[in-house]
Amino acid sequence: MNSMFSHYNCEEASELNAVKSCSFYKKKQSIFLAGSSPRGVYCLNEGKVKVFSLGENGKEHIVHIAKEGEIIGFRAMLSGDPYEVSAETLEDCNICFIAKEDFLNMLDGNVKLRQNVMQSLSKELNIRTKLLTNMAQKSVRERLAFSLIFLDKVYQDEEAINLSREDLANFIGTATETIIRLLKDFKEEGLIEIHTRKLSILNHNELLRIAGE
Amino acid sequence: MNSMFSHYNCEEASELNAVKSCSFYKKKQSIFLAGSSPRGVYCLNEGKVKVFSLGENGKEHIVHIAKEGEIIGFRAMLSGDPYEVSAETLEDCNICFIAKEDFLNMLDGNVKLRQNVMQSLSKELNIRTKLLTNMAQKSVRERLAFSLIFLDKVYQDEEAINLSREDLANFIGTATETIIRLLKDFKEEGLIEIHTRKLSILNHNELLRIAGE
DNA sequence: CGATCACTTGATAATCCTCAATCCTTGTGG
DNA sequence: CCACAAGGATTGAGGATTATCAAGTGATCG
Repeated sequence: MNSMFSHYNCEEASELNAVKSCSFYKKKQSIFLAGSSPRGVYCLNEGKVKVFSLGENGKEHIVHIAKEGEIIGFRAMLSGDPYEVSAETLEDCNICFIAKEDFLNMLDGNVKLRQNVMQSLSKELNIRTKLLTNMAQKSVRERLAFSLIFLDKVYQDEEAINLSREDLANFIGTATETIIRLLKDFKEEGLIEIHTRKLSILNHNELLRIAGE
Repeated sequence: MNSMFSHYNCEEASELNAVKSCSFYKKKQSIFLAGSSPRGVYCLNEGKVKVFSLGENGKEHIVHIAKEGEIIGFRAMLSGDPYEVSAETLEDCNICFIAKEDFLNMLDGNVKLRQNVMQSLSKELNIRTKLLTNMAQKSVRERLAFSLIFLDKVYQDEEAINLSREDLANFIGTATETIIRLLKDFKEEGLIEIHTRKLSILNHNELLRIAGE
């Protein structure tokens, strides 16, 4: 079901099944809020979720967009601190919950899972660092190109990237109007296609070049 | 010696002593380079170290400034990937090296160390996320105020923050000239004191307010 | 004590934000 | 099924912030 559990054999899988509890979430439903204490982790089976923090002006900054198969919120659970970020569904979702105790028990008894968790943390740290450097050095236009390529992977199973302009702006770290203008530029340059909310990439290589990768 | 090993008892400490090898580094000496493969981790006993990545234009972005007691480079070692960042001393340093094999062995046999490593990763991820949101939403002036407070903690054992204007700019993600102008503003507002390279904070609270914390 | 490097200042231009007005889409209730 | 309301998307104007370039000045180190 999930990359982190993908090595599981039958016995382990049934152990996992015993402790997880799945439920449906509607679009725009909150999963957890920054400041609250983690009681476990969430496995995203279906749908997309945004993970974001709020600047002191109340402006949202989207730190991550999670897709099917990802585990959400285990960073805070491991450190024992309250959540620093909030999570909310972007569409209807199917999400499993695993209680902290159960997850830590599994972690204790399973070397491979432990390695996966550490690798996962390492990988996230890596991506976050990359994004930080991007944010520090690149223009909004470059960041948009980069983000479109990134989002294209997230939405690869769908027909197109499906995000509100505001969410896109909050992901890239700019104003909604700026995003709209730049998307228009990209469209006129023949790089992307726009159908209201839905964006598709026409010229991947050129976007890569603009992103400066 | 180090926060990550601070729980060590006598026996563990001697095990640690057996595998570590210490050496001196001169100012501006490279510790490791992005792209190379990690062969172990580095414990910073004395001095400061900058960890940075390079944008495709070759411009440096300082991701972290490490001080005495920190461990450097274990992210890449755990994930097994090549370094994504480079590390270089900012002043004369005393640094211990622990080979990958030895570190992983210790990790295997020591629950507490494992928890510390995970906590450490979690904490770094947290800080990196915070910085990312700052970078996305705050002006250079706000980021400078934030960074001065951050650096004040890093340099708390010294008389003052001691960084080149360029390093400061590369940490904050802006141009050197911008930093110089803003530092001048802060000085005129009575918030900081400047003695060529050395910066000290005079009005901590006002800087906090400007940083928007 | 000269040369190199860091720092500073000014002028100019590009980028991006904010505000305000308008248009379009979508969902809802009649 | 239609009309209307509400929220999202778009456009334009204007201004603030920040980058870039060029030309100094000052500090440091062999």
